Amino acid sequence: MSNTLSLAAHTPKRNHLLAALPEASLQALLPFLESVPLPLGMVVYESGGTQGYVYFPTSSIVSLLYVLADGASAEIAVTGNEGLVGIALFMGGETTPSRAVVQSAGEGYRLRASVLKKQFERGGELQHLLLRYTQALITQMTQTAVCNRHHAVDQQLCRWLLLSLDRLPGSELVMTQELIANMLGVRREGVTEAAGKLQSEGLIHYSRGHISVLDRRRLEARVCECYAVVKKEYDRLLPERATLSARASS
Amino acid sequence: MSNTLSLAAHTPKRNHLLAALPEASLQALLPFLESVPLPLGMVVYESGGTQGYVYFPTSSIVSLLYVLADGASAEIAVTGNEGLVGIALFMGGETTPSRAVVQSAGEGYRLRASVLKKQFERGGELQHLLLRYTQALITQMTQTAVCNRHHAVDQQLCRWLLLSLDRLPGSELVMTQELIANMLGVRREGVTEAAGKLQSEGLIHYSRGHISVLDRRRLEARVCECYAVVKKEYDRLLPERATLSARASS
DNA sequence: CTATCTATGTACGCTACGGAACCAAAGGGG
DNA sequence: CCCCTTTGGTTCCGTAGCGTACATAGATAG
Repeated sequence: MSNTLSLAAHTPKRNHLLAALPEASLQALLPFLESVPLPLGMVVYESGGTQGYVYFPTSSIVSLLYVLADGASAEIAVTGNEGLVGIALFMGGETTPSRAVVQSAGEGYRLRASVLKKQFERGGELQHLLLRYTQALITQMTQTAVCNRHHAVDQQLCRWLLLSLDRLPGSELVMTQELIANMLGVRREGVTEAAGKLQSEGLIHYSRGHISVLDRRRLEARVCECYAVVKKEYDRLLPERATLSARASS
Repeated sequence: MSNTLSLAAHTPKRNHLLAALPEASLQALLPFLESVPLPLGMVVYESGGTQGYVYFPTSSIVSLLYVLADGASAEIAVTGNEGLVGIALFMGGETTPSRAVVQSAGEGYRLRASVLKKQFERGGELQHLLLRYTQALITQMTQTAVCNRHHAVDQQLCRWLLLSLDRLPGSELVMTQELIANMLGVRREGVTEAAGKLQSEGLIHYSRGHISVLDRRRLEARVCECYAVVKKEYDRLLPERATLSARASS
């Protein structure tokens, strides 16, 4: 199999977690990895539901969100090609009280729960990698909690844009303000206002469901500290990912 | 060794995680468990610091909190005799960007990081238990994020009181409103107002750093759904704990 | 090329909470 | 027993974000 990462070809190695596996571990999983499309809005897991597969996004983004009894919702974390959806499987709980929804359409791979569990139980590098990933995810979740408590909507929007951007190629997001509002757990009008500010400052441009980041630098200057904390933890815990990203963008 | 859990004696089994271990695993750890006092305000871990020990609280509560650059803070999760402080150790990250502070003075056991890591690497029930605990903790963190986003201070106070109460014997907390405000990440005045409401409704009584819960039922009726979600996950993932708690309160 | 839908803009009043300042009472140490 | 610290109560004002309602303008289908 080729080792070159063509941007066009859909290969498991486009998921950084899979790419970071030792060759032997990856070979053990390869026969069971199924390429799957992940269309916008697809509910990958329902809250409390049984999880038959874990998903490794390659060109898509999956949001973990919690939906309250009254219908209000809040994003807990976001997963893209740096990670996997379904940690509850190897953590031993099988399910979680949150929902996983495709937030940006694309591709991914899925793997039967039983296969991953078996490999995980063997310990070794695969287990270590998944646990480090889980810790990075935990950091994202906790930082979301802090950000929800203390930061204003426009800063949260910056954080959200940057986190999403880090998980996609290019600098455009296909995403309505309504959906962003659901993720951030705020009113759509709040997002409109915040996005309006960012646009008038020349940081982004948007129109009917398409958002382009024009000036990433200044976006990073405007975001709250939460973004950097999360990014730093991902880079620290999953150094392979940082290397891959650097390679991809060069 | 005796199987009776005297309330007076300080034994490792007063920590539910330790108590839930198979006898063989516990025996392997026992020689390394050191009883330690955990005084109010003690910083068990500093953000980003190296963690030489993991802590198993028995009669104390330890809060995980994140402190922002501007000094504002927010509690991420709370750990008592149902768990342990220091998951980053076996998750592989060694440290986390959050701080662990003793929120309610008491006792606990500590264990050298290296000892726990070695036992964890062996896999088996100890590993499964710790991972299930971690998943429960994750649920607490995510629910905190959601609660921060959507619920009013008085509901959050109810949640906080109940979570704390579940981790302590009796129905009294030694805790100033100022400290609670730090944990919830709100102003002290906000806590005063919320606590005032609860007191005038006859749910709690407080005076100068002592809070007694007078009517737990009604407190549970007044709390937001977040409390139940978290409690249910802990009971589901750590059934041993539920059994122990029931035994203790009978 | 029009009808319609969907995404976005705007405006108004309302409330919860933040910031700041200050007071009052409880309790502990000298 | 008294001062002083700690804890909690109260007030005033500013504002971010909510709920609601409604207006416009790209997109899309026919």
